[in-house]
Amino acid sequence: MNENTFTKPTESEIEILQVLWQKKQATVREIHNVLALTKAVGYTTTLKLMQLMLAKGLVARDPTTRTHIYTPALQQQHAQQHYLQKMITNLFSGSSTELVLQVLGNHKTNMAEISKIEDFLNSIKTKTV
Amino acid sequence: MNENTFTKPTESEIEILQVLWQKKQATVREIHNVLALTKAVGYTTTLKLMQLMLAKGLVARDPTTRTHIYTPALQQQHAQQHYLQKMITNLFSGSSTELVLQVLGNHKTNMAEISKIEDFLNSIKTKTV
DNA sequence: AATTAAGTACGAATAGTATCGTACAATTAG
DNA sequence: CTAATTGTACGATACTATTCGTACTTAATT
Repeated sequence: MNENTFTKPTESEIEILQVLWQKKQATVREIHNVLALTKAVGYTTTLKLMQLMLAKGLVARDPTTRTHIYTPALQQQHAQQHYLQKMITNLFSGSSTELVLQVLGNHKTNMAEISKIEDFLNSIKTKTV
Repeated sequence: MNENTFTKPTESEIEILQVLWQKKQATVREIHNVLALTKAVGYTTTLKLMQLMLAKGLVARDPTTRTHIYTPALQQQHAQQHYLQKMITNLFSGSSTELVLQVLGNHKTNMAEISKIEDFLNSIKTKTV
């Protein structure tokens, strides 16, 4: 009930949330169609998962129309922070810098993106100083 | 059997691997003692998990001594890459830069660490050019 | 030598997650 | 108006992960 009580989404649930975060809102059918692009899954499976997510408070829905419209009830940023923290602790021995270096090393980062990161680092510097 | 065939560790298994990565090698008892610091779990539970991990090829062990000595059979970096990739895809809409900015924004990063990251960015730049 | 302690092996119970069939309701097409 | 289509609800099942009790073995203690 409490929004602060973070109910950890499962992996399947995150896939669904991912679609909702992008579309802002969607029907079961729309979400199912997206999921079906990358994996074989039945429509009622997606439906059931979303009903469970509703019970957990991970999504909300408008049931006034026949075809219910779902919206995410968990902010993407909250989920990001939760899993990042867990990842840093369990996989990077607690070092967020190690994680950053690993990401930068494994992904092609273009000039514009590098600049963004540099700008951000500079803004941290001035704050710290 | 093949080292390239990445058997995805479960969450509990990652906790165990985390200890092994740090200690390089450890007995079941040693690992159990570390886990017991943060959660209530029986000794045979840890033992069983590690036996399953052995079967999956996630750890190796020297059974010549009575008290078996376990070593990680999965490189920390491989696990890091796998989960980072998944996280970028599912939680950051595919943007590794977004992830980096989020991490930097949520964790206090000191001067030395900022410098490390800047150095790395510079090394990328020269490569790209 | 007998008892206790510390270890491995492993079956089985439990819990958590995902999957789907079937029933039923409402809307749409003919 | 009747069929077919599209939707929700939800029980049952399968699958995966976790947990631990019990049996057995070996080493250490007395």
